[in-house]
Amino acid sequence: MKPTVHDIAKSAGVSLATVDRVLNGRPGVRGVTRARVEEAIASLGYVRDLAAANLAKGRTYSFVFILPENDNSFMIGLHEEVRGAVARSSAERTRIRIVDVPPFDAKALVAALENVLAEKPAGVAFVAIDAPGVREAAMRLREAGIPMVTLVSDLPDSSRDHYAGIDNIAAGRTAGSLMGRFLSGREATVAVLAGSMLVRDHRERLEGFSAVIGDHYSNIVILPVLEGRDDPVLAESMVADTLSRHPDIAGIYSLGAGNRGLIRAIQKADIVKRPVVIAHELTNSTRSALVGGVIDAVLNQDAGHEVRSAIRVLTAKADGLPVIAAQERIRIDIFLKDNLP
Amino acid sequence: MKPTVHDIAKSAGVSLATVDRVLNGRPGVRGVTRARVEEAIASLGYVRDLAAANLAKGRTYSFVFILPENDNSFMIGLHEEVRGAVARSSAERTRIRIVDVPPFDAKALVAALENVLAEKPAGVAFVAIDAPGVREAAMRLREAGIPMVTLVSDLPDSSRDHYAGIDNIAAGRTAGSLMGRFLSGREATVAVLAGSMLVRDHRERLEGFSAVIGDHYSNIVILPVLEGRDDPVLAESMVADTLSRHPDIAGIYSLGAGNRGLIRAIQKADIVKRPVVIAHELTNSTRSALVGGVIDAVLNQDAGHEVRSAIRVLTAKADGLPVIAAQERIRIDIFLKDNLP
DNA sequence: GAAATTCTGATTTACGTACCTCAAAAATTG
DNA sequence: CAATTTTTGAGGTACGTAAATCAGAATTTC
Repeated sequence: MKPTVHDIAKSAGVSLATVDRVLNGRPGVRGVTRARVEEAIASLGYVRDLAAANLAKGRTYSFVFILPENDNSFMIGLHEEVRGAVARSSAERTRIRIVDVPPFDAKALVAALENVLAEKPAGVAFVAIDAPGVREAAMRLREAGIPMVTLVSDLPDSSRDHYAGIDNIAAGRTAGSLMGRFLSGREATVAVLAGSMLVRDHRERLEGFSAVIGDHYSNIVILPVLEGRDDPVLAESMVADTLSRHPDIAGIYSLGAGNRGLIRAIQKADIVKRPVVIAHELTNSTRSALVGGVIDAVLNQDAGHEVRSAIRVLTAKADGLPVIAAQERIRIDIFLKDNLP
Repeated sequence: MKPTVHDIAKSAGVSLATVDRVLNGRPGVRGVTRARVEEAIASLGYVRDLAAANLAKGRTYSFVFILPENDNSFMIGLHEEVRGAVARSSAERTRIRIVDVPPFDAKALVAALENVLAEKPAGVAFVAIDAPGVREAAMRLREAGIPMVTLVSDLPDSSRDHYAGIDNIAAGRTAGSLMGRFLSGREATVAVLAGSMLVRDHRERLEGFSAVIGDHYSNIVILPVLEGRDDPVLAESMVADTLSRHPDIAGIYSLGAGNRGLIRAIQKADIVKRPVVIAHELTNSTRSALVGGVIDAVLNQDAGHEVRSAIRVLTAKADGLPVIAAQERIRIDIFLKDNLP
């Protein structure tokens, strides 16, 4: 039978109240007594029953998720996942509130963080923007003792407790390797379509991609990056234009959103041989393009996993518990049409 | 504030006892009264506090994991993950017992299942062997109302509640696609190294691999399958032999275990151009071969995820709760050296 | 050695649910 | 309408922990 506080009290020869004082770090216990209790805890292998403890505390964790109200499929999917978690939250002693902020707007994010600070939740998750103001706001949350997790986009060297997202440099390298292998040896020109080089994720993906191509695939020439602002219409025209001017393009790496435009441009283009296309994020459009043979590989981060992981980590931090590192590592998924979920 | 049973009793104008009878399906409630209580439950949005309920029931879930005492890295890793879960289990009101059985031995598995049946645990997870006796034993467990999850290897068309593992046909197809792409168009001979064609997983992987190669890569010829019994020593000699007899081999698909032998054979072989190698399961040896360039891609199933998923599903089934399907789907991970965890 | 201070014990209530008993009320049956 | 059965109410105890009060004991201080 699992030992309880009563067993510890008996074993240590003290009262329940003293055990409670030791367990919860309350004052009023002599060093020797505290040691005796701790000894009993260790020897009996006592572990606090968290469910009972939370029940007694009447505790409900209130978490805030700050999400950009972006209209690309990935962010919409992320919203969806958080809403799913909200729906389940009542069964899990958690209360999750979603705060929407305008995308790519550091000031708005800082304001949202300040608001959150005022309401003192048990934890905050947010899609970071890499700006000094945001870092400072994060520092203030940290000082207030509020656990913080960055979601999808990180805030490196900051006071966040955890990052629930992928390593974007590694993702870019993976794309580079796949592109190199798929083009195997032939002289080739490759185009890169990004959202904006101002966004850290996109910069990092390009960095990884370029590094691998430069180091291992000298047969490949990368054209200047196209910045499509994650906008399908703009992306379509830019890709169409590039394809008409470089009919020899053998590969396209789309490292941002707006893939609907990319797909349309390729389908409409008057080209002999389809280029190898590698894109990010598994959405309805990239999925059907993958199945239809327009896209060759999709790199993906599992938004559902990211959201659930963020909640698990925040809960653990709020309880001062350890996390299972392997469970919280967000994979860079590679999807071919054969291993689609 | 979250509504409790008391709120429901008040709202429905009945006593706590009646609410309890309705909630737990106990007899002695008139239809109209039952309806009134259910109405109150729905309108207040009551959800039973599972933590409190389990506390009151004094419930601890006891699960049994039946694992083959195989000595390949994957199975050792699986054992490890289950032991990790055992270590955490005291904090989660679960008690997990591991039962070891000889590998590839249907009779031993059946005996183990019978033993388990006798002790009536709250759930069972086992690495299935596709044999009629096993299916019948599973049926008896089902009739006893014991939730069942197959782990890593499935028992299709059986009475299991859930399969925590990958789709091996899809995995084979994925390997086939990668092989086809990596060899891009050239005439090529490819060898396949399996453990045993008697094992369902291996048959399915080969089936998927062959199908893709046959349908899309007519330039590739697949040599007769080498059955290395998942034994590094045997695998090494078989691969070495094949490499010396077919110096033109352009690719090797290793769909079973025993990759240490494969790697050694390739490293020692006197060949001009390294073949493209695709293997299964990320272990220490496949990982370093991937980094070292001996293996080009590793398909992996995350054993930790499988174990945690099995436990979540068993717990949910024991409570009669729904599972989050997306969370319990085991991915076919593709690892290149660039996206290694 | 008395007074003040610090520790410790005993006991109680609470959290939300499960499960039990016993009595009272209501409905059904003859 | 009486007897019987079914339904309902009231109340309690338990699960393991948190948190509080208050009295008594031990220790320290003067």
